[in-house]
Amino acid sequence: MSPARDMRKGSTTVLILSLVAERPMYGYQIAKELERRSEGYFDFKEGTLYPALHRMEKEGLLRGEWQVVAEGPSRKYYHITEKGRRALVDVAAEWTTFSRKILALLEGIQGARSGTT
Amino acid sequence: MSPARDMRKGSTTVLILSLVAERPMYGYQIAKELERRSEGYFDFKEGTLYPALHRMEKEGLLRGEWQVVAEGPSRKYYHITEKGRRALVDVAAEWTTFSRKILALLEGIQGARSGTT
DNA sequence: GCCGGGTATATAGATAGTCTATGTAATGTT
DNA sequence: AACATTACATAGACTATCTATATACCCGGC
Repeated sequence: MSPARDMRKGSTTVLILSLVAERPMYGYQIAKELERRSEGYFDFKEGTLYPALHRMEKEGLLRGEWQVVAEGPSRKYYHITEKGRRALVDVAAEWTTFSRKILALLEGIQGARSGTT
Repeated sequence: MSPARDMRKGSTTVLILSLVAERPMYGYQIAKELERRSEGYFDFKEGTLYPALHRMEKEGLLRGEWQVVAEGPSRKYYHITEKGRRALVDVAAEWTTFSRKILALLEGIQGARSGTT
Protein backbone atom coordinates (compact mmCIF):
# COMPACT_ATOMS: atom_id res chain seq x y z
CA MET A 1 0.00 0.00 0.00
CA SER A 2 2.60 2.52 1.01
CA PRO A 3 5.01 2.98 -1.87
CA ALA A 4 7.49 4.63 0.47
CA ARG A 5 8.25 1.28 2.04
CA ASP A 6 8.55 -0.89 -1.03
CA MET A 7 10.52 1.82 -2.74
CA ARG A 8 13.42 1.44 -0.41
CA LYS A 9 13.69 -2.29 -0.70
CA GLY A 10 17.16 -3.17 -1.73
CA SER A 11 18.58 0.30 -1.17
CA THR A 12 19.73 -0.67 2.31
CA THR A 13 22.82 -2.48 1.10
CA VAL A 14 24.17 0.26 -1.10
CA LEU A 15 23.51 2.95 1.50
CA ILE A 16 25.31 1.04 4.24
CA LEU A 17 28.22 0.30 1.95
CA SER A 18 28.53 3.91 0.90
CA LEU A 19 28.87 5.05 4.52
CA VAL A 20 31.15 2.32 5.79
CA ALA A 21 33.41 2.84 2.78
CA GLU A 22 34.41 6.19 4.27
CA ARG A 23 35.31 4.88 7.70
CA PRO A 24 34.34 2.03 10.03
CA MET A 25 31.03 2.66 11.73
CA TYR A 26 28.71 0.84 14.10
CA GLY A 27 25.08 0.09 13.39
CA TYR A 28 23.44 2.76 15.46
CA GLN A 29 25.87 5.31 14.09
CA ILE A 30 25.10 4.29 10.51
CA ALA A 31 21.40 4.86 11.08
CA LYS A 32 21.92 8.29 12.65
CA GLU A 33 24.44 9.41 10.08
CA LEU A 34 22.23 8.37 7.19
CA GLU A 35 19.30 10.17 8.73
CA ARG A 36 21.42 13.28 9.12
CA ARG A 37 22.79 13.26 5.58
CA SER A 38 19.43 12.65 3.97
CA GLU A 39 17.82 15.33 6.14
CA GLY A 40 15.59 12.84 7.85
CA TYR A 41 14.53 11.10 4.68
CA PHE A 42 16.14 7.72 5.31
CA ASP A 43 15.29 6.23 8.67
CA PHE A 44 16.48 2.65 9.22
CA LYS A 45 14.48 0.53 11.63
CA GLU A 46 16.31 -1.99 13.80
CA GLY A 47 14.50 -4.82 12.06
CA THR A 48 15.96 -3.62 8.78
CA LEU A 49 19.38 -2.46 9.85
CA TYR A 50 20.73 -5.32 11.93
CA PRO A 51 19.61 -8.21 9.73
CA ALA A 52 21.13 -6.33 6.79
CA LEU A 53 24.45 -5.91 8.58
CA HIS A 54 24.52 -9.59 9.49
CA ARG A 55 23.68 -10.60 5.96
CA MET A 56 26.39 -8.37 4.55
CA GLU A 57 28.94 -9.72 6.98
CA LYS A 58 28.00 -13.26 6.02
CA GLU A 59 28.40 -12.33 2.37
CA GLY A 60 31.85 -11.01 3.09
CA LEU A 61 31.10 -7.37 2.29
CA LEU A 62 31.70 -6.23 5.86
CA ARG A 63 33.74 -7.39 8.82
CA GLY A 64 32.41 -6.69 12.30
CA GLU A 65 34.60 -5.93 15.31
CA TRP A 66 33.32 -5.56 18.84
CA GLN A 67 34.64 -2.61 20.75
CA VAL A 68 34.05 -2.09 24.44
CA VAL A 69 33.14 1.45 25.39
CA ALA A 70 33.82 2.89 28.83
CA GLU A 71 30.58 4.77 29.20
CA GLY A 72 27.85 2.73 27.54
CA PRO A 73 26.96 -0.47 25.73
CA SER A 74 29.53 -2.11 23.49
CA ARG A 75 29.56 -1.26 19.82
CA LYS A 76 30.12 -3.47 16.85
CA TYR A 77 32.17 -1.56 14.33
CA TYR A 78 31.83 -2.65 10.74
CA HIS A 79 34.76 -2.39 8.38
CA ILE A 80 34.33 -2.64 4.64
CA THR A 81 36.21 -5.47 2.96
CA GLU A 82 37.87 -5.51 -0.43
CA LYS A 83 34.90 -7.48 -1.71
CA GLY A 84 32.60 -4.88 -0.20
CA ARG A 85 34.49 -2.09 -1.88
CA ARG A 86 34.19 -3.77 -5.26
CA ALA A 87 30.52 -4.46 -4.62
CA LEU A 88 29.93 -0.81 -3.76
CA VAL A 89 31.22 0.39 -7.11
CA ASP A 90 28.95 -2.09 -8.86
CA VAL A 91 25.76 -1.50 -6.92
CA ALA A 92 26.27 2.25 -6.81
CA ALA A 93 26.45 2.20 -10.60
CA GLU A 94 23.31 0.08 -10.80
CA TRP A 95 21.41 2.37 -8.45
CA THR A 96 22.56 5.42 -10.31
CA THR A 97 21.35 3.95 -13.59
CA PHE A 98 18.10 2.84 -12.02
CA SER A 99 17.42 6.24 -10.46
CA ARG A 100 18.12 8.04 -13.71
CA LYS A 101 15.86 5.68 -15.67
CA ILE A 102 13.05 6.27 -13.19
CA LEU A 103 13.51 10.02 -13.30
CA ALA A 104 13.55 9.98 -17.10
CA LEU A 105 10.36 7.96 -17.32
CA LEU A 106 8.52 9.99 -14.71
CA GLU A 107 9.63 13.45 -15.74
CA GLY A 108 6.72 15.41 -17.02
CA ILE A 109 4.17 13.67 -14.84
CA GLN A 110 3.37 16.97 -13.16
CA GLY A 111 3.14 18.70 -16.53
CA ALA A 112 0.90 15.97 -17.88
CA ARG A 113 -1.99 17.64 -16.12
CA SER A 114 -3.89 19.86 -18.48
CA GLY A 115 -4.29 22.79 -16.12
CA THR A 116 -1.83 25.52 -15.30
CA THR A 117 -1.92 24.58 -11.62
CA MET B 1 22.11 -11.27 -4.03
CA SER B 2 21.22 -9.45 -7.19
CA PRO B 3 20.52 -5.83 -6.37
CA ALA B 4 18.93 -5.37 -9.76
CA ARG B 5 15.92 -7.37 -8.60
CA ASP B 6 15.33 -5.85 -5.22
CA MET B 7 15.95 -2.42 -6.61
CA ARG B 8 12.87 -2.53 -8.73
CA LYS B 9 10.55 -3.59 -5.98
CA GLY B 10 7.75 -1.15 -5.74
CA SER B 11 8.57 0.61 -8.98
CA THR B 12 6.12 -1.55 -10.88
CA THR B 13 3.08 0.39 -9.75
CA VAL B 14 4.34 3.83 -10.67
CA LEU B 15 5.67 2.68 -14.02
CA ILE B 16 2.39 1.04 -15.00
CA LEU B 17 0.42 4.08 -13.87
CA SER B 18 2.64 6.44 -15.82
CA LEU B 19 2.01 4.55 -19.05
CA VAL B 20 -1.69 3.90 -18.65
CA ALA B 21 -2.20 7.56 -17.74
CA GLU B 22 -1.40 8.45 -21.35
CA ARG B 23 -3.85 6.03 -22.93
CA PRO B 24 -5.50 2.68 -22.16
CA MET B 25 -3.12 -0.20 -22.71
CA TYR B 26 -3.16 -3.96 -22.26
CA GLY B 27 -0.65 -5.91 -20.20
CA TYR B 28 1.55 -7.25 -22.93
CA GLN B 29 1.64 -3.83 -24.54
CA ILE B 30 2.66 -2.17 -21.28
CA ALA B 31 5.59 -4.53 -20.93
CA LYS B 32 6.76 -3.96 -24.52
CA GLU B 33 6.30 -0.21 -24.37
CA LEU B 34 8.18 0.10 -21.12
CA GLU B 35 11.00 -1.99 -22.51
CA ARG B 36 11.14 0.22 -25.58
CA ARG B 37 11.14 3.50 -23.67
CA SER B 38 13.78 2.39 -21.20
CA GLU B 39 15.94 1.01 -24.00
CA GLY B 40 15.61 -2.53 -22.73
CA TYR B 41 16.29 -1.62 -19.11
CA PHE B 42 12.90 -2.46 -17.64
CA ASP B 43 11.66 -5.92 -18.51
CA PHE B 44 8.49 -7.02 -16.70
CA LYS B 45 8.04 -10.74 -16.17
CA GLU B 46 4.55 -12.23 -16.35
CA GLY B 47 4.71 -13.16 -12.70
CA THR B 48 5.29 -9.51 -11.87
CA LEU B 49 3.11 -7.80 -14.42
CA TYR B 50 -0.21 -9.61 -14.17
CA PRO B 51 -0.44 -9.87 -10.39
CA ALA B 52 0.41 -6.16 -10.25
CA LEU B 53 -2.37 -5.29 -12.70
CA HIS B 54 -4.87 -7.37 -10.73
CA ARG B 55 -3.80 -5.78 -7.49
CA MET B 56 -4.11 -2.29 -8.94
CA GLU B 57 -7.53 -3.05 -10.34
CA LYS B 58 -8.64 -4.32 -6.95
CA GLU B 59 -7.29 -1.16 -5.35
CA GLY B 60 -9.32 0.90 -7.79
CA LEU B 61 -6.37 2.47 -9.59
CA LEU B 62 -7.19 0.77 -12.89
CA ARG B 63 -10.26 -0.57 -14.61
CA GLY B 64 -9.85 -3.52 -16.97
CA GLU B 65 -11.94 -4.07 -20.08
CA TRP B 66 -11.77 -7.15 -22.25
CA GLN B 67 -11.58 -6.52 -25.94
CA VAL B 68 -11.91 -9.25 -28.54
CA VAL B 69 -9.40 -9.03 -31.36
CA ALA B 70 -10.09 -10.48 -34.82
CA GLU B 71 -6.65 -11.90 -35.45
CA GLY B 72 -5.34 -13.13 -32.13
CA PRO B 73 -5.97 -13.66 -28.43
CA SER B 74 -8.24 -11.25 -26.57
CA ARG B 75 -6.71 -8.31 -24.77
CA LYS B 76 -7.57 -6.78 -21.46
CA TYR B 77 -7.25 -3.03 -21.78
CA TYR B 78 -6.58 -1.15 -18.58
CA HIS B 79 -7.95 2.34 -18.12
CA ILE B 80 -6.67 4.61 -15.37
CA THR B 81 -9.29 5.77 -12.87
CA GLU B 82 -9.55 9.11 -11.13
CA LYS B 83 -8.11 7.49 -8.05
CA GLY B 84 -5.29 6.10 -10.15
CA ARG B 85 -4.56 9.52 -11.59
CA ARG B 86 -4.34 11.06 -8.14
CA ALA B 87 -2.17 8.16 -6.96
CA LEU B 88 0.16 8.67 -9.91
CA VAL B 89 0.89 12.27 -8.97
CA ASP B 90 1.65 11.19 -5.42
CA VAL B 91 3.82 8.18 -6.12
CA ALA B 92 5.63 9.89 -8.98
CA ALA B 93 6.59 12.65 -6.56
CA GLU B 94 7.75 10.10 -4.01
CA TRP B 95 9.83 8.24 -6.56
CA THR B 96 11.33 11.44 -7.84
CA THR B 97 12.35 12.44 -4.32
CA PHE B 98 13.68 8.98 -3.58
CA SER B 99 15.71 8.84 -6.79
CA ARG B 100 17.22 12.25 -6.16
CA LYS B 101 18.11 11.34 -2.58
CA ILE B 102 19.82 8.17 -3.74
CA LEU B 103 21.73 10.01 -6.45
CA ALA B 104 22.80 12.68 -3.97
CA LEU B 105 24.09 10.14 -1.46
CA LEU B 106 25.88 8.03 -4.05
CA GLU B 107 27.40 10.76 -6.13
CA GLY B 108 31.13 10.72 -5.86
CA ILE B 109 31.36 6.99 -5.25
CA GLN B 110 33.45 6.62 -8.39
CA GLY B 111 35.68 9.47 -7.30
CA ALA B 112 36.07 7.99 -3.84
CA ARG B 113 38.70 5.68 -5.24
CA SER B 114 42.15 7.04 -4.63
CA GLY B 115 43.61 6.21 -8.04
CA THR B 116 43.29 8.20 -11.24
CA THR B 117 41.90 5.21 -13.14
C1' DG C 1 -1.14 -33.02 -39.69
C1' DC C 2 2.21 -31.50 -36.40
C1' DC C 3 5.49 -28.63 -34.20
C1' DG C 4 7.50 -24.28 -32.99
C1' DG C 5 7.20 -19.35 -32.25
C1' DG C 6 4.87 -15.03 -31.25
C1' DT C 7 0.86 -12.95 -28.99
C1' DA C 8 -1.80 -12.60 -24.59
C1' DT C 9 -3.36 -13.70 -20.05
C1' DA C 10 -3.15 -16.32 -15.71
C1' DT C 11 -1.58 -18.56 -11.33
C1' DA C 12 0.92 -21.55 -7.88
C1' DG C 13 4.97 -21.83 -5.12
C1' DA C 14 9.40 -20.29 -3.56
C1' DT C 15 12.36 -16.59 -2.22
C1' DA C 16 13.76 -12.62 0.20
C1' DG C 17 13.80 -7.94 2.24
C1' DT C 18 11.29 -4.94 5.40
C1' DC C 19 8.45 -3.76 9.41
C1' DT C 20 6.39 -4.38 14.03
C1' DA C 21 7.22 -5.69 18.32
C1' DT C 22 9.83 -7.29 21.84
C1' DG C 23 13.97 -8.34 24.45
C1' DT C 24 18.56 -7.62 26.58
C1' DA C 25 21.94 -4.56 28.88
C1' DA C 26 24.51 -0.36 30.39
C1' DT C 27 24.39 4.55 31.64
C1' DG C 28 22.56 8.93 33.44
C1' DT C 29 18.66 11.65 35.23
C1' DT C 30 14.85 12.73 38.18
C1' DA D 1 12.80 3.20 41.56
C1' DA D 2 11.35 4.58 37.10
C1' DC D 3 12.52 6.34 32.80
C1' DA D 4 15.08 7.75 28.59
C1' DT D 5 18.99 7.04 25.67
C1' DT D 6 22.37 4.24 23.70
C1' DA D 7 23.28 -0.19 21.27
C1' DC D 8 22.50 -4.67 19.55
C1' DA D 9 19.41 -8.63 18.47
C1' DT D 10 15.60 -11.63 16.70
C1' DA D 11 10.96 -13.78 15.85
C1' DG D 12 6.88 -13.43 13.06
C1' DA D 13 4.06 -11.37 9.62
C1' DC D 14 3.68 -9.17 5.34
C1' DT D 15 4.29 -8.54 0.51
C1' DA D 16 6.42 -7.91 -4.00
C1' DT D 17 9.03 -10.39 -7.24
C1' DC D 18 10.65 -14.41 -9.90
C1' DT D 19 10.45 -19.13 -11.85
C1' DA D 20 7.80 -22.17 -13.96
C1' DT D 21 3.82 -23.79 -15.95
C1' DA D 22 -0.64 -23.54 -18.22
C1' DT D 23 -4.15 -22.13 -21.58
C1' DA D 24 -5.49 -20.34 -26.15
C1' DC D 25 -5.12 -18.27 -30.77
C1' DC D 26 -2.66 -17.56 -35.15
C1' DC D 27 0.88 -18.43 -38.59
C1' DG D 28 4.60 -20.63 -41.17
C1' DG D 29 7.59 -24.62 -42.08
C1' DC D 30 8.00 -29.39 -43.02
